[in-house]
Amino acid sequence: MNSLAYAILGVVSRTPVSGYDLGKRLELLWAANLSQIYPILSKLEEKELVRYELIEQIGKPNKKKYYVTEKGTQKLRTWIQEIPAEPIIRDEFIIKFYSIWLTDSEVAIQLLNNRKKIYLKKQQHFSEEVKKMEEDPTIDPTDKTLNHFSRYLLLTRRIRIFQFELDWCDDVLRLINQHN
Amino acid sequence: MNSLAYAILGVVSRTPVSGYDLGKRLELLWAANLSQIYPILSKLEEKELVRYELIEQIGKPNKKKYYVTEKGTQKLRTWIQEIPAEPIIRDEFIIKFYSIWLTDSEVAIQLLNNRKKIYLKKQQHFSEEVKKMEEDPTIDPTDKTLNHFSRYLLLTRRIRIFQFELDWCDDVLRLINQHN
DNA sequence: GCAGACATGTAAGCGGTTACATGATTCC
DNA sequence: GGAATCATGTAACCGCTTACATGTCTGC
Repeated sequence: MNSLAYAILGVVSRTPVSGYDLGKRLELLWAANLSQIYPILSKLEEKELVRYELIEQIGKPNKKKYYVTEKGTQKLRTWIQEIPAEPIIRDEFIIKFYSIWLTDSEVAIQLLNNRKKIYLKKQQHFSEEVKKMEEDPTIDPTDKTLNHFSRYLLLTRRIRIFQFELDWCDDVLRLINQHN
Repeated sequence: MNSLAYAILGVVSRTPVSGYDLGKRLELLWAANLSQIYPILSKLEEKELVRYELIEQIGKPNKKKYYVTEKGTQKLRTWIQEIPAEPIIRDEFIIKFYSIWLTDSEVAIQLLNNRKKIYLKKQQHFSEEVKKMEEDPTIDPTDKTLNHFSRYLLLTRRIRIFQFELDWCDDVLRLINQHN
């Protein structure tokens, strides 16, 4: 049982999904490839932490709709109470930025502008997700007892992180362009 | 040549270091274990991107002091100009927080307080590093042409990130403690 | 006609973690 | 007496990425 297995349990606990669906829903929690997700789903099923229902579709390939079992929710519940591993960030940009003194300022400016472009796009994507939640009359993101609450907080958190990154890039660009 | 190899080149380009030293200096760029660093140093040496000098010590084990070669700096310089891979964050806390609705609010509060404690400690550590730079009369972190510039910006960036995390935890704790 | 979404999987290989091995000195 | 620091490495294993395999429908 690794982190990804628990992330999968967390998603499946909210609503039954296919492995393919999981690939998208995990985006907010723990980025993973489908080639990683499918074997883990099989193992979770073996351990009876999830079970699936075969959905036959026309015009589309058949799919497996996964549900959590009571055993699965229980396992997740106890795991949450353990102290989490420390976060790890793998950001190539940081390595490149660290060594910009070896190049001229144009390279730094390009690096920063490229990063801004990426974070702007990501921010837009997550803003749309938030909008969907806010416009859905069946969802109240402020109700602390429901699962929407934490998802809403993580979505808005992401947008804030992206804003942080955009602001930082602007700050550094201003410093670089300053003539002194 | 993976990201870590370039991170190592980036550190060695600033000042000659031992593999053991690298373990600490990489903290700001790309966290790595010594068991990963030593084999990469050997490969970089084989490729003539770095070379080393044996330093015999008394009372301490002997060490290898690594230097970049011209070939190494050149390799790093060209790599910086390529578009960096997108950042990856692996944060177990996020998975746990996502599923707090399965538990009671005390678990969430514990999770957030634990996170605050960790980030406070990290912030203190990096604040000390910044202080060292600011108090060193031989270092001018505002000089854009020198390598201190980018290191200073990455250090202060880190402190800002930790402050962001601390603020976010406080925001969520306030929401949870609100009686409505 | 071709890219992309939908859908599930396997296999090879790379990157990173943990454990093992060795050994002196310093600090509590 | 034990933990931490300094110092270099190897080996096993786990996690993740990339490539491969297969097939239909939709939209450009």
